[in-house]
Amino acid sequence: MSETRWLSPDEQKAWRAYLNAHRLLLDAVDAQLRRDSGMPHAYYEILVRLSDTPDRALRMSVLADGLRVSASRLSHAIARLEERGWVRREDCPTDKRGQLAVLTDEGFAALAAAAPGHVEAVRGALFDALDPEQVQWLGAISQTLADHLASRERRTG
Amino acid sequence: MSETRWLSPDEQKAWRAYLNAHRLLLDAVDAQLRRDSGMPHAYYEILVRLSDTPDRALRMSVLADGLRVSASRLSHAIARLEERGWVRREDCPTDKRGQLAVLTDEGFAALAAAAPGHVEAVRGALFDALDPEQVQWLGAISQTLADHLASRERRTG
DNA sequence: AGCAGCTACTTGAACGCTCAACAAATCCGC
DNA sequence: GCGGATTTGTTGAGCGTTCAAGTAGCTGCT
Repeated sequence: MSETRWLSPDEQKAWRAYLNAHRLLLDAVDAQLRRDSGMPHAYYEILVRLSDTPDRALRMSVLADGLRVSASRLSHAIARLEERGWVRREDCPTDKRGQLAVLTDEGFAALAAAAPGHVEAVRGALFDALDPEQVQWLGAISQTLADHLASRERRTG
Repeated sequence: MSETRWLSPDEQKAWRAYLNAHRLLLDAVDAQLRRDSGMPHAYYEILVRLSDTPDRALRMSVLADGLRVSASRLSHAIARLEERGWVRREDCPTDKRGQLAVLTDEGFAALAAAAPGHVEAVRGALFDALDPEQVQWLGAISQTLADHLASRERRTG
């Protein structure tokens, strides 16, 4: 049992500021989407991924990996999106276990309608507050972090 | 109706990386606390705030403000913490509408037991991946952002 | 003093996420 | 190919958050 390596005052301050900033940011973005487009941010992200794909279809597992989201969460989410007619499931032709999530025209239209407001919200909440150098650093730090955490996750299962 | 100011490629990349990093980080921290201490991160934060206060008691509204959390969310959370015996409610002596959330000895003990594992998790997930310069920038950016978003929230209600 | 409007907090329903358990198909070693 | 381990995806229960509505107490205006 080794001694705990407590956070230094600077680290504590950074961590607290991070938690505050991120809660406010994500809440603001999520609230805007819910209010103006009736969908949580998580669903918006799913629609974006699908719309960015050539045939607007992805396997559940690929989608889950790309969004860093659990299979269960995605499955529930796709079920909701299906109820709204924004996504439809299809059997995967090459693997009978697999399912494809396919963006419908209605889903694409919903995304197109939501996008401008969402982008404005992100800009207003995040990019308007930061200068280009800060954006640069935020991007680099996030990428470092995402890589670190993803590799860690693979190691520990 | 003005033209949407879409995100530049750099901004898009930063935003995506940010979302990935943030989700992985918070999920990792939350999962560790749930697994090892049976509490979600949100509850841990409440206990920390209370334990940092001279008499381990705060008014609901002060606590909610400090944690950037809605009154409703806090009220439900305190109800759960009360069931576990970690927090107790008291009437506010100066304002009959008010309630104090008071950290019990059991709550303090639960926090003390959870802290080392949590700190290790934060260190392993975040600070081990970043060099001191990055930590510096992350802290500064987060602070800028938190101030920006908090002032925005006050303006718009 | 009285009353309108605000603040502080709670409640319940709807919804999304987590976790564990499950079914089905594929993979891999023999 | 046979059979166990792994992969893929779903399901349901339990929990936390949100949102809208509601209660109670305070504040300020007249």
